[in-house]
Parts: sequence; C-alpha cells; structure tokens
Amino acid sequence: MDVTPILGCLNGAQREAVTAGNVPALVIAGAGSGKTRVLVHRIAWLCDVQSVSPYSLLAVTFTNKAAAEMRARIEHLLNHAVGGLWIGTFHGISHRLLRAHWQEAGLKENFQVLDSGDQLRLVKRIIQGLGLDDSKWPPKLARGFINSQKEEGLRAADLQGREDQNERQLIRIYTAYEQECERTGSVDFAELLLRSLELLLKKAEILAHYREKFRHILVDEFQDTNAIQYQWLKTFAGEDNPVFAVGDDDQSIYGWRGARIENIRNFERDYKNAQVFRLEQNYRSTNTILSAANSLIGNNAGRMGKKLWTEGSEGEPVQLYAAFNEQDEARYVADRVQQWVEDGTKRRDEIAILYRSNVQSRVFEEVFISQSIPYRVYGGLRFFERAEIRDALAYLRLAKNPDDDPSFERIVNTPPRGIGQRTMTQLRDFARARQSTLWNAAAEASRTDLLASRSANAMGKFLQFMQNLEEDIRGLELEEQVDLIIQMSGLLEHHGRENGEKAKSRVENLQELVTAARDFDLKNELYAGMQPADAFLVHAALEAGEGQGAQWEDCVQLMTLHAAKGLEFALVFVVGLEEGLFPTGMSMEEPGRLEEERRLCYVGITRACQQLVLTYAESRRRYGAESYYNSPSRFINEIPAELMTEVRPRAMLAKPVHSGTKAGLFAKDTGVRIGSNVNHSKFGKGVVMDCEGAGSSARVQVNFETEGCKWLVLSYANLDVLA
DNA sequence: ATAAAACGATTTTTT
DNA sequence: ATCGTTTTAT
Repeated sequence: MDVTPILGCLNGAQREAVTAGNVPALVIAGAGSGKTRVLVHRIAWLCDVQSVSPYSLLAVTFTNKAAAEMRARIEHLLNHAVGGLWIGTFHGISHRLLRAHWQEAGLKENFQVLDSGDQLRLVKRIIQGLGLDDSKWPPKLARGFINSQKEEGLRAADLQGREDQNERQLIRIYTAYEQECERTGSVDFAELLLRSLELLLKKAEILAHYREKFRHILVDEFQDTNAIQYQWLKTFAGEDNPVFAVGDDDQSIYGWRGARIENIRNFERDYKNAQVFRLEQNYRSTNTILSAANSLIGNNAGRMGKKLWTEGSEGEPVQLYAAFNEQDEARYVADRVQQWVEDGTKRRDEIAILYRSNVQSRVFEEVFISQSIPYRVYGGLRFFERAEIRDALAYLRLAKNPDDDPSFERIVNTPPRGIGQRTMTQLRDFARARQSTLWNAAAEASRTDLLASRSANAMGKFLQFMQNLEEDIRGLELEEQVDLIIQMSGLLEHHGRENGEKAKSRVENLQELVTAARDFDLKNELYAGMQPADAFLVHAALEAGEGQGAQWEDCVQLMTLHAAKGLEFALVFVVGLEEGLFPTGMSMEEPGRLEEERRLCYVGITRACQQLVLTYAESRRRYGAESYYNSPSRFINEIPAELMTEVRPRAMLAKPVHSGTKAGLFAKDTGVRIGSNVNHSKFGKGVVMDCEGAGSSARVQVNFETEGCKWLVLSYANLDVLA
C-alpha cells in the first residue's frame, strides 16, 4: 500500500505521532505546528493503513466548527466520505448517546435540550418559586454553581451535609432545578455530559458495547477538557482502547470555565504506558515572532516544556506603539491597515485586531467607519440566541408541546395581545394552586370567571390561535412550518411595523430562520427517528450558529484573543497591552490567573505569520472614567527588547503641528502654552504639544525627551515652565 | 399597557 | 459611558 499521501507531507515528529502504536498517546502540539493535520492524518493512517474501520473510531472536539473541519479534511485526504465515523463535540456525541438510550438514561423520549439562556430563565423561575429574593440569589450565580457541580460529577444528592448556609441554599436551588428538569424532560449542556457518563457507568452492557465499538478515541484541544470530560474519555477508553490526545498546555485559556490544565499533565500518570510526542516546528510565524512568544511563555512555571522553532526567515521586528489614548491607538492601527493594503496586493482579511475584552472593539469600529475601512467584528449574539428567533422557536415549541411553560411565558404577549403582568400573575398563581401547567390553567381559567373579562377574552383568543396553529402546521415541511409561524404569529408584521436598523435586521433574521429550516439536514443520522421540528430545536440549542451571515468581503478581522485561538493572520495587532486591562486587574493577584493571561497573550502573538504589532494607551476611558499613566503590560517587558522596535511617529516632532489653531491659554493662566518648554518632577523636560479642556480639567500633551508623549492633567502635573 | 426613570453590571465563551 | 433589566409612573 502506498502511504505517501498520508505520511509524505509530514515532518519527523508529526510522522512519529501519526504512526504511533496502539498505546495511549499525548501529542503536545505547539501553535502552528500542524496539530489538526496530525489528528487528520492519524485517522487516515488508522483507516487506510491499519485497516481499522471508521466505525470504530471516536473523534471528539470542542466546537462544531472544528468537528466539521476535521471531517472535511479527512474526507479530502481519503478521497471518500466517512459516514460511519463518529466525529463530534463532547456535547453532540453525548446527545447522540442519550437519544439512543433515553430509556436506560432515565430520560423522556422527547427530552429537550436547554441552552444556557433557557437554563438561566429556568433557574430564575426556580429561585422565585422557592420564595427567594433573586437579587440576593442571583440566577447567574446559581446557574454557575449548578454547572460547576455537574462538571465535577456531583448531583444535588451528593452535596448533602454541607454546613455553609450559603451553600445549602444553593444546593436547595440545585435540587429544585433537578426536579423541574426531570418533570419537564429538560437537559442542559452539563447534564448531557453527566447523564451520558452515568449511563455508561450504570449500564454495564451499554458500556461494554461502546468499548467494543470504539477501539480508538481521539481528542482535540485536550488542554481545554474539564473534569467530567476527561472522566468521560477515560470511561470510553477503558483498559484497552488507546486515547490519542492532542493539545497544548501553553494554549490553555479556558480555566475560568472549568478547563483543567492538569488533565494534560496527569495524562502520563493516568496512562503509565503513554507515549508523549512534541510538535515544536512551527510553519506559521517568523523567527522573530516565535522568539517573542517563547520568551514570554518562559515566564510560566510548571509547563510541559516546549520551544517553537522555524526554518523560516527572521522577519520584521515586533513593533510597539505607545498611544496617548484609545483613540490614538485606533488611529494608528487604522493607518497601518491603510498602509498594508496600499500596494493593492495585500488583503484586509489577513489582518486581525485582537483585544482582551469586547468593549475595546468600539473605538476601532468608529475609526474604521470614519475612514471607510471594511471590518468585521466577531462575537456578540449568535443567530439562535437572538430574541426574535427565540420567539419564533417558542411558537414552534409550544405548538408541539402546550405544556412547555417557558415558551408559553415567552410568547403569550409577544407580539402584544393584551395579556399583561396582572393577568399573568393571576394565571401563574392559579396554575401553581392547581399543580397544572400554564396552558391547562389558562384553558380552565377561560371557562371560569377567574380573569377579568377583557383578559379572559384575550387569553381565549391566544389559546384558540395556538390550537389553530398546531393544526395548520401539522404535516407540513419544516420550512413551511417555520414560515407559517413567523407570519401567523404576527412576529413578522410586528417587527415590520417598527422602524430603524434593528427592526430591519429582526425581519431579516426571521426570514433567515425559514432558510435555516430549509437547509437543515434532516437526514443527518444524529437526528434519526426524531420529528423534524424537535430535531431542529435541538440543532438550535446545540449549534447556536455564527454571529453574522457569511460576509465574504475583504474585511479587517476584529475579535477577542480568545476567539482568535486556532486562527492565523499575516498581520496581527494585539492592542490594549496595559496593566489592569491585559492582564486584567482581577487576574493580577492570583498567580494561576496571571499565567492564564500570559498564555492568552502567547496565543495572540502566535497568531501572526509575518508581522506583529503591539500597542498600549497611556490614557484610556473605562466605565466612563478616564485613567492616566497606564503602565505598559508586563507582557511587553517579557519580550526581549532586541526583538522590538518602538514606533512613536508623533513623538518624532520637535515642534507641535497646530500651534496656530489652539490658543493654548487656560482659565488661570499658568503660563503653559502649546510650544512651551516644561519640566516635570518625574518625567523631566518636554515640549507641550496639544491641549484639551479648561479650568481644573484642562489637560496638556507633553512630549518628554526621555519618556515620550503623555497627557497630563494640568492642575495635578505641577509643570514648571522653562524660559 | 406603555413609556420613563432608576438601577446595576461591566474578561474571556462553547456547548 | 453604556447597555440591558426592573421598577415606577402615567
């Protein structure tokens, strides 16, 4: 057999990993070292060379996108479809198991999947139902508690006997939440994992079946697994089926949501016969960029140890720009973007601007709009999380299942049909007293005189409408069902009547939902045996959809550092490198947190292929207030100076540009004017470049000989004017 | 039932 | 500052 297509294009380390024997393997794959390639070629190697059936492989990823990409690459390499191969996310695969074994798992056949928004609303309802004050017991906190317990494999029953009053209250909420999920047949994300793990552990014959089936377990982004995910993998693997885990401890950036970097370190302890491979040759970045990354990450303790190298060129030095404020930072970046595309051969979509937090995108957007630079911001609300989409899906859900109280609550007065708070409070009380669902309570109430006649009338019409809707959509194609719903519910008309951009996009989104329903792949084996509408709803929960429709214009890419993981760009700006912002103020006390911030910076740096630009602002507006004298991030200092050049175009000026436009006179004349030579006790001598404001808030920009340009508040700065 | 005002939070995000 | 949520007033 000719193995050239599978092994020919691999380097030594990659080839060793791909052709590893049937023992547990841990591949420490540095940024840009061909991590996905190794995984894909390993699968191809097993199937084509080792003659392992694709049916006996289980490949797990974190995102749907990664799963889809991996499948596509495998099929491309093998040159044929591999339908029987299980590739999916932890959640997707768990879901599939639970659908197949719903009875053994103790679920309802038609259990629904709650996304985190659904879950939050349910937790909130539970808290209120227990008579607790939801400002004292924030639903988000309770949800976090429940999820983190589940991620540790702990049920409410496992938590009895806690002393702490606070904790006991949370456990009470957890208990009630579990009961409600049980009653309504709802399963949240963490539950998918925990429940499928419990299924395997409790039903020996099912476990035996899957251990017999999956002879090889492959995992991507292993450093991001949490406690239960690792447990889940080990359970599938048992004693005989080797785990092939690929990851990079230096790119672990999700500790705050439960990822256990220790998993990667414990792998060798858990699997005594494990082989460890290191991929250190980088195919992405210049030597300079890699040196910067290596130096930075060298400041972390307890690493697995790894040093990236390349056969490529040295490349340009890393550039550092000290901006006066966030506007200046954005202007500088915009200038550099313009320069990049000026020669006409370079594209904007090979440029990324990476920031620590989403709020930072705003200033860049403003500047890009004013300079007509096309850009795209990643992140934000996903398609299936948008209110109008959730509304439409709630109609679908309620039509299929009138007992779904959350959906009932959501749409009973959306669009407005005269059913207000008062009516709903009465109805809720009534339903609780009768131990019935809102739907049944409403049906009952409309027959009695519980509600005011006007409300009863409106409610009756709503019930009638929902019944008609259910009859009308029955038997239709999914696409037609959705189409009918958005029209008959009045949602389309409701948003159509509003004006403004937002309303327009809501209408478009609703129409897009019809398209999504049309394109939804019902034949996918994941949804085998399910009703189309139910399958579509699961799809909506499990795959929230991209933020924006595919806009393949040539756009500058704006995103958080987290969102950039796995991507690469010719030119990368890592912006906002200030102490307190990146690393964030919250992370600075705890060493573990700080190391994760450093890894995040490492991820950012290693996204760059050709040129890396770092920026920070000496002054920045945050939460309305301005902060001055920001220190540059410690991460900047952790990059050797010889790899960097400082760019300060403005500071090059000996004299200010516009001394004519601003008078430079302040309310209480201090003698400080644009162009004045001044002395500062800390920063030394400099020239006043610009001024802003008046009176006590007057600020001046001073270009210091040694410190560069800074904005100072005149009343605090105590400047001495020199002759 | 709707509009205005007060309140509060505010790293990162996938499933 | 700004955005989303909740309370209060009309």
